[in-house]
Amino acid sequence: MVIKVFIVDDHYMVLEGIRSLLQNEKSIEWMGHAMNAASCMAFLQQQQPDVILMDINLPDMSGIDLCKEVKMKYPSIHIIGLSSFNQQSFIQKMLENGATGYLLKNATREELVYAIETVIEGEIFLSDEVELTVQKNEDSKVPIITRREMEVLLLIADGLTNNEIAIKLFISTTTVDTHRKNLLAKFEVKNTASLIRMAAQIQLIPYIKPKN
Amino acid sequence: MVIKVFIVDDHYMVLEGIRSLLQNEKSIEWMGHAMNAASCMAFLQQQQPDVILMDINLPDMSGIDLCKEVKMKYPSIHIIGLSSFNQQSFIQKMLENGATGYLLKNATREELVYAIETVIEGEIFLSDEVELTVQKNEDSKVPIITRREMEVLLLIADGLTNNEIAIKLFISTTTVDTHRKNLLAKFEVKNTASLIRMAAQIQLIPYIKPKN
DNA sequence: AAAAAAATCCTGTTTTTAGGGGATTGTATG
DNA sequence: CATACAATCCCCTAAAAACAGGATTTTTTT
Repeated sequence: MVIKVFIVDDHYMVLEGIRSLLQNEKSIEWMGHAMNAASCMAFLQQQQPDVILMDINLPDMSGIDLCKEVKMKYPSIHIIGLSSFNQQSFIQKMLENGATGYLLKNATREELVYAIETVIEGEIFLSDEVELTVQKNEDSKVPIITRREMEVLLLIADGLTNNEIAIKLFISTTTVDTHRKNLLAKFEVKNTASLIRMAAQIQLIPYIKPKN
Repeated sequence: MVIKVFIVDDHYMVLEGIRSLLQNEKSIEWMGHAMNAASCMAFLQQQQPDVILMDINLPDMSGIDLCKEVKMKYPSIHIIGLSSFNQQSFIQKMLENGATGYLLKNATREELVYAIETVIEGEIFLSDEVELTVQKNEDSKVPIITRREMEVLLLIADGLTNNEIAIKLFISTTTVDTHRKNLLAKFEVKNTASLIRMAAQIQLIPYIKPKN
């Protein structure tokens, strides 16, 4: 039985690399690729692969969200997250959204092939490095914050004061203050600086250009 | 004349992709690759390529620093920065350190070949997207901060108060406050939240695990 | 329907930052 | 050798955030 594989990644070099690595694998069939979430979904309407290798950074949507969407519509497809970042936050979210594998971009051909074969068996594949990260941080999960707390966090990151945030959200300043306190507690930090640093590092805060 | 090219990148998939893309180019010779800064320097002691494609994220040293080092010892080698990030801060630092090209990992074969040919001519190559970024932000350079300001910035990011920083650096609290004010001014922001966000995003603040 | 979680609001106090002014001493660099 | 820049220090005021300890009302989830 040949395993049909589809790749979603917006980097030509990586696409080309994976194709080259899988070229001589007789048990694996390269079905094609997509360079963004939209064309991935379009492709899936026509045909379904057994395994999708999915980059977590895509131009139109995060691979994390795309993973959820694909799994919702096509639960039988196995998804392997693909990233250069060995970060707890990414790995965790990807697995929560239905991925059963997580591969770093420095994976060797052997790892790549083994990963595909493993998820097809219904098992979970994490590369060694990734596994280490997950184990090490097993009890230090990414904080679970509510929708409202997220809104407040983003506005804090934008440099707004509690008062300004209150006006923007049509709530009282004291409410904003409460959300802020809860954020500090959940992140286990004691001031805004640490809060924003952590949030930025686990990619909770979207990138904005320095100024233009 | 054949152009000798060497690649420094720690991702197999990217290495393999570039090799595959350059395979049929008769005018380009693949000399080999290194997966970290140390083995790159070791290789250069034996032989020198005409062009190095250099990832800016390496395990042992940043490509930005490696670029400087290579250019110092081997000024005639042309260096093209390689990254998935189209970020002013990276591009700027890479060019400051002697690179004459900057390529995104979503570059096509044509772009890749053209980039190599361009830098060999002694000209600067930036992919279109990158060029746009540079132009757009031409006046909003990455702030130039002093050594001491950097120290203070990192301690602020670590969650220390002015007072705690003062004790740690054996200086007065008012001095720390002055540095802090200067940081806010240089980043053109009005509070710590924005400061840390910007600093984290232009990679001034090193990544630390959420906690372990 | 009950319990849990989220969102809202309050009153205080203390600590820390931000904003406005300075000023002095080195150390580079033109 | 002047002058720019970095690093150090000071005062004062106002604003904002952190800390403590509540409470009520919606939503969700069980």
